[in-house]
Amino acid sequence: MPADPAADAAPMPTPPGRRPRKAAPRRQPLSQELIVATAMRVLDAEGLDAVTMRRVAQELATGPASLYAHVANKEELHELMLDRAAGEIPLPEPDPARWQEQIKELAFESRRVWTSHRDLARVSLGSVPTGPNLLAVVECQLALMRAGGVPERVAALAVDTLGMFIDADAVEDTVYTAKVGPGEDPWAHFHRYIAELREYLYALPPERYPNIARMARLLTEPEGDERFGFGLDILVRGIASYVEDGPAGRKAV
Amino acid sequence: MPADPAADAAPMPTPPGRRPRKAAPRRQPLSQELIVATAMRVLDAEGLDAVTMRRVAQELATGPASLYAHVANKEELHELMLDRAAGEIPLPEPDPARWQEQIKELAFESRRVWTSHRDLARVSLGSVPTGPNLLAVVECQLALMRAGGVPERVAALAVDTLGMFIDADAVEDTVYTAKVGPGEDPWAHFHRYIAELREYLYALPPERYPNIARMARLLTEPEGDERFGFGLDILVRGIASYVEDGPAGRKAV
DNA sequence: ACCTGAACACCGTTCAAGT
DNA sequence: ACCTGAACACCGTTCAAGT
Repeated sequence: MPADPAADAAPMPTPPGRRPRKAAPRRQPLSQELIVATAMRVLDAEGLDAVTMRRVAQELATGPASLYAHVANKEELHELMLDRAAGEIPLPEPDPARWQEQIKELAFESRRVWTSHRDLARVSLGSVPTGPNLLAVVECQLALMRAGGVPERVAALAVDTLGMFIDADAVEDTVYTAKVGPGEDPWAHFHRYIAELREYLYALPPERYPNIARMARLLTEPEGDERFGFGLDILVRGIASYVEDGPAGRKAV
Repeated sequence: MPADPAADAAPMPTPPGRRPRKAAPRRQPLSQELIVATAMRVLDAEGLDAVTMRRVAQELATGPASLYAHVANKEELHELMLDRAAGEIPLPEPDPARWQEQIKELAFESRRVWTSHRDLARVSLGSVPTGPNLLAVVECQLALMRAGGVPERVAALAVDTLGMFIDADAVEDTVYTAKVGPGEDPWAHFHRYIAELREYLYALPPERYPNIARMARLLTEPEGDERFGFGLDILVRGIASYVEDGPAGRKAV
């Protein structure tokens, strides 16, 4: 065994000039900012279910009751986390000639950010965007579609549909990777599960489920990116079909 | 106060010929069937969060440990409930000339069944359909699209996208109606919330969110049916655009 | 004003013990 | 085989009390 002086050593007093790692790490007072940042650390390490009031409080070396001075309840904490993540989504300047590509790029970026924070997307599905960063994403989607000549009524509905699609896809992708320990690869479980599922579909009685049995491979094959791109393509095609002859004109696909 | 002999009376022994209401209601032994049926009763009365192992056990006048002989865990119980609900979705015989309408009708029926069981749709979003009734719905979707000449590859991807859309819309619709008591109207809370949301969007700084501020009414106006119909229309249009010239031919919109 | 300990009313799941 | 009581290790939230 290699000598690793840091591993499994008996607890040591804090050397002068260094700060202790976990206990009493708080010169700075409790704040919403600090609470949300800590909650994000727990999320990224262990998934959304681990982000409980008690767990976050423990990470801050205090009791759960202390959090309620800065956050209304667990639901608000989760929504604050979502809005903080939304701040990581890069927003393009609208280019009317490329509005369809820009909508798709924005959707891919949103999905990338959601899936990079474990199963955080679960929060998004059940909540209307009201935080500043989430509203900025919505504002950007609206601006892109308006620049492309999509009627206001259609754009308003399309924001909803696009958001549902992005969130639902991210949930689908991450729900099976959510509950693995901090050490393991979250995607390994996912692939094992897909393989088992395919076996199950193959074993189904073909007289009762002829199409499923025949298409078992196709139904379990496509990895996330392809499925997402396909659905997105359909949605943007559909939205574009409502474009009126207006300022920006149509765009050839 | 009107005389109501049933209310607030002291506990009475069970009259002869009648069965007691809650206590010891079990001549029939515990079974998965009975457990799922009981769980559905709790769901419809109080929402998915109320469907805990302990609550269902209590309803059956036993301890939570007793359920584990018939159901692996809470997750499996929830999925069994979902599959039972899926059995309420009426499945059409494929009529190749009407495949687009039939896909839309099936989607509307699925949504109707999901939303009729409180926030049960939340279970669907995070789980692949494996129960017999859910598989029958998927099989039907595939048969409809194949009858319409949709290529297998597209049909396989479209099942996923359609399912995500239906589930996500049902979740969006029901998440705010989930946690109201058994006596109250679940939709009253929803409408109050929408009104508050609109006020909030109107009050947003217009220089930072010009499109949202201008479209606040449009963004909060459409009730569920319209939004769902719009998204569905876009999706089916997109799917139909992949139809190859085949047995069933194309269909005029 | 901010923070806290302790308590209340819950959870899912396991396990040895019963019938 | 089926069921159970009791226990373990957790939850969110409230509230009176402290500083």
